[in-house]
Amino acid sequence: MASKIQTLPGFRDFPPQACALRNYLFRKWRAAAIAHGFQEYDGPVLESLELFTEKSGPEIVTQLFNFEDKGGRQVSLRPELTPTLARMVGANAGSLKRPIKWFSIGECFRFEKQQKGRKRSFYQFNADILGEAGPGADAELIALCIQSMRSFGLGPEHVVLRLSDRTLWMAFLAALGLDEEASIKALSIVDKMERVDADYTRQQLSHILGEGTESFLARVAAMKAVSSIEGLEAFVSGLGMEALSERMAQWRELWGILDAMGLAEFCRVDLGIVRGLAYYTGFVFEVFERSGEGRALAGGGRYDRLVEKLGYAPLHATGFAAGDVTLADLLESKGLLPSLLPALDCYVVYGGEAEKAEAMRAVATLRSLGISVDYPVKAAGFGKMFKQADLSGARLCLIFGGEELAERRFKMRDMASGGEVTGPLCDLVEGVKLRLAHGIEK
RNA sequence: GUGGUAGUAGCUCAGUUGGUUAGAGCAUCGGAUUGUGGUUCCGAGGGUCGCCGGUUCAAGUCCGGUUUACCACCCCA
Repeated sequence: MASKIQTLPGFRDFPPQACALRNYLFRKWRAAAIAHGFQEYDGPVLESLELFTEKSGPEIVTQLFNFEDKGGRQVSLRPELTPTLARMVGANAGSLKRPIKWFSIGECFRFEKQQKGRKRSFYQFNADILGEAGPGADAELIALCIQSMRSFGLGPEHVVLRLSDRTLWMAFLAALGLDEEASIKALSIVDKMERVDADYTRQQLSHILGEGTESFLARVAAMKAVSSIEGLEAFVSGLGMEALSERMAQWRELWGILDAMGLAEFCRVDLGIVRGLAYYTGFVFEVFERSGEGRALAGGGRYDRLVEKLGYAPLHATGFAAGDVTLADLLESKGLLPSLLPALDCYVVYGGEAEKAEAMRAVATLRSLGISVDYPVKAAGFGKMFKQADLSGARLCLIFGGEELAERRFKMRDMASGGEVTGPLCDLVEGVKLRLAHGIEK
């Protein structure tokens, strides 16, 4: 006997319950995106390896599901959707009406060790706005991100969107005399500060900043202490940097839109958010559980240089992605998952062969109208069939017995109330529709 | 890639200092039940005790390895 083969590490089967949950997430994501005026697109799961190394550098390969195909091409399963999007939009940018608001829901793959909230195969909800440089686009994207959370029943008591700004950081670091490369290095150290000990951080920073390390750390501490738009205004004006006043106007515009939409209570200014990506250029954000536990539920930001980097004409862009794994974990832990298996409309029970033939005619008719119907494939006694009707979860039970058919009538039972009605067979369809809508009183 | 913990039925678990043929609850299936469901009662199926090796008269139990999962690092597009 062959040994039992399990799913590969980090991959999942989706039996009906899990599949229903997955579809529920997809349904809500899709509905939120469409409600915000985004259009759905899709791309190939397998891409040229170069598409990803071009964006993220050669070191990304260690985390990819890559291989050589039979034609000798270096290929990889996609680890994210953005490069595909950038290609698709970049190639057609000239003919697309702007702003370009696109979203996709797709399976992505990363060759990493799995742990809580992280698998090797997962689904991402990805939404992007391209072709618009102003903060209105960032606001619109953040609005969708928050609304997509909200549509699952998550409120500001559950989740928080931490909003930061790479533009501010880069201006701040440039004012200290750091070039772009050094700035990015410094940012990555700042990003890790919370997780490593202070001495290590000091040591790393001193390579870049030398004497300025201590004053830099003090500044960073002040920056990270900022948690509101007012606090940010105060901090920036305290720096006395003329160049930043324009940026603050954009912050005010962004915040004003979110506030008007009633979403500000979900948001917190938090310059501690940096995001690892080298290519983010402006507003960046991550959504976390309010308690701070767990991995990011979603993350995104502006990436105005990526499309150009992939060889197309420059195009402003901002986007975010949310994963199914952390979201499902959170909804589960908060008891926010509804019952997901679709309820059957009707279950049909029947007597002998003649009754079965009549029943099958009704089954086919109802099904052709989109009413979900099931029946015992194997004949059994009425008692048994009713038990199956009950287990099926159907709302109505249609009874095709000898007594009914002798009078050319049908009988229908409301499985919840136990009420029953009968009617002439020719009125079956109307009767079912009526009773599905209103039930039958006992 | 590095550590920690764990692995007994579909699920949750019990299994004594190593000692007959490895158990329970839930779930599944069958029957009581050929005109009325959720309760009840009876019964059945389902196990290479993760895998390989070692110690022993004897291993689910002890030892070594391995694998998988979970958790924490690294990383996080």
